[in-house]
Amino acid sequence: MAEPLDIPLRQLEYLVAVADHPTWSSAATSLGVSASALSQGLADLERRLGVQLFDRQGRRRVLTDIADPVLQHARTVQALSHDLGQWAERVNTLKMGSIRIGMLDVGAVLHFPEVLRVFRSDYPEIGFHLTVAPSSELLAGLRRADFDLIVCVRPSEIPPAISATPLLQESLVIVRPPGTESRPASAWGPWVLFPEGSHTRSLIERSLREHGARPQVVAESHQPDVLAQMVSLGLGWAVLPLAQVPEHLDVEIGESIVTRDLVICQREGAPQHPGVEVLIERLRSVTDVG
Amino acid sequence: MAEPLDIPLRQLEYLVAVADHPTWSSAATSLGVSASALSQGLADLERRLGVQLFDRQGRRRVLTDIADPVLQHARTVQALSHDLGQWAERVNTLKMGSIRIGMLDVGAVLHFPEVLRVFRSDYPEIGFHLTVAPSSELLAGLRRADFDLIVCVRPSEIPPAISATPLLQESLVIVRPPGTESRPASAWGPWVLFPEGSHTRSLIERSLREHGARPQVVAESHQPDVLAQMVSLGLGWAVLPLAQVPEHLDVEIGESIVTRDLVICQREGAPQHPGVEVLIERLRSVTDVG
DNA sequence: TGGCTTTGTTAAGTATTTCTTAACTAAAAT
DNA sequence: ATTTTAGTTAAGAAATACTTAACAAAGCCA
Repeated sequence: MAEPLDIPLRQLEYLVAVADHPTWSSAATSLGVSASALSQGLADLERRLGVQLFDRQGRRRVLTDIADPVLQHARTVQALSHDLGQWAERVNTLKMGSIRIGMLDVGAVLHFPEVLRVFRSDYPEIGFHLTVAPSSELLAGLRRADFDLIVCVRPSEIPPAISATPLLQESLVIVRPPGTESRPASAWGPWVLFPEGSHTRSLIERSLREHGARPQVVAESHQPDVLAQMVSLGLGWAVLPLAQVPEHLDVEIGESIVTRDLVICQREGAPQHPGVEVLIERLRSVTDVG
Repeated sequence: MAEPLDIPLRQLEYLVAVADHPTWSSAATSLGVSASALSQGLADLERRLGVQLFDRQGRRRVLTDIADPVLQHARTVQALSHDLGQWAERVNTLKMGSIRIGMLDVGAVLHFPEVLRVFRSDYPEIGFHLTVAPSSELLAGLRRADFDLIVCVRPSEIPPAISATPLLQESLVIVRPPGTESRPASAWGPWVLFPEGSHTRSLIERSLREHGARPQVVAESHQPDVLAQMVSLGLGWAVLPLAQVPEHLDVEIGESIVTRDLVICQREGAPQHPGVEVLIERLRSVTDVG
């Protein structure tokens, strides 16, 4: 029988801080405590768990592989605490607080601009902050409680304590430089794609490989319009949502080779801003109609 | 900017304890602390959140409605902490620990007895404990970290920090006393059903109402075989999974009027016993085949 | 009504935990 | 070799959380 195992929240914060900072000293100052406190706290955490969380590399300390579940736990608990704090603040000030939304570019400019605009005018007293960024950044931010809600591409692995509900499917088409003819997949490319690490990028690469194309990449950008521009300049081929290829641009549209799912992600098990539910409802109603 | 809001884990434990005990004193003794400590701790919690968590009813104190999100948060964090403790214990003892499974009766005796038996013989070194209980109890237990994994009827509301993945569908048929003829729904019954509060019961009641039957209930039991027995004795009609009506029993089988989903539920965002994943895999493979 | 018990709070002191400062070790940098 | 940087250890100070004890007030039982 392991008794409760009471780990101070503070020590979990320490762990997250050292994971997010290059050095323990900087982590300590970012927390506003002495390096000594940090050291002692983490030593104590290690002792309590009885698991080796840190290795030495020279005089630097790094997290062991086995520490990862603990780090995940720490992040989860920290995000939950943050949400509770927000909830409390909302409840006792009776002000509506604010909600922070993260969206993929297509979400903000293509699918849901009207929803966002109407929501703001319907609930002007709710503070509102929209961040547009790539899916991976959004997910990390959601996990850190930087956002209350995000719309992103469905990740292959959903992070712990995050829920994802489907919103819509997008198909991505091949975009070729002007004057290019259809040809066998082995002669496709070279490519201008989303950057390495982007989730859509890996979807595209997998699909290209399945079609027998060698994905030789000559340029990268997170911005679809930039990619389309490069294609029209003859720099290479792209794979983009059709709606994100500017109409006036001189390019050839090819076949659709990938579909990606846009999803709504939230933190699970946390008290929510009531406005978030309303917004989700509205986002989903858009895709029911379309 | 609300800064971190550091709430001691202990105070969350206090909150859960008073929610689960009739009186604060009994909660205090169950925690092994003085009533004074509990009182001070909860007063401090209330002060920190700035939200009124307790009302007075005579000399008794009761949770306010608004306290519920805090209670949910507390339960979530407590379950996560427990899981971390289990994980740590597994890691440093290198023993496989044990996994605690909860299942609905049909799961344990009808759909998955073979999976459970083979799993035990494949992994004899993993401690194994199976509890058979109604869905609502299983869900509450899962939330309290009494179980690592449960198989139950899909609840209408999934509790916070719990994930549910579908496993199979069961259809429930009307079971009539011997010699009863088919008749209009308004003349159905009276009924012997699962107890009030059971999730399957509410599914059944809803369906009966939709069919135009008045659900007059004359007997209740959690045990399907008991219900079937009562039907054969002419006490009333039942609605049961066909497979749970003993074959030798003298009853009439009617139409299927309800389907219920069996799901696997787990706590989200917690370090897991590796055996749990294996077991889930096997449970799902059974239903793929069947 | 008047005691008596039970429930919960408050006060004061004690114990525990967690911080800070300061002295120290060891790896990198100059 | 000297200095700088990263992290640890030691000792005392500060903050937290607990205990006991005294208290208030609601329910109980004549």
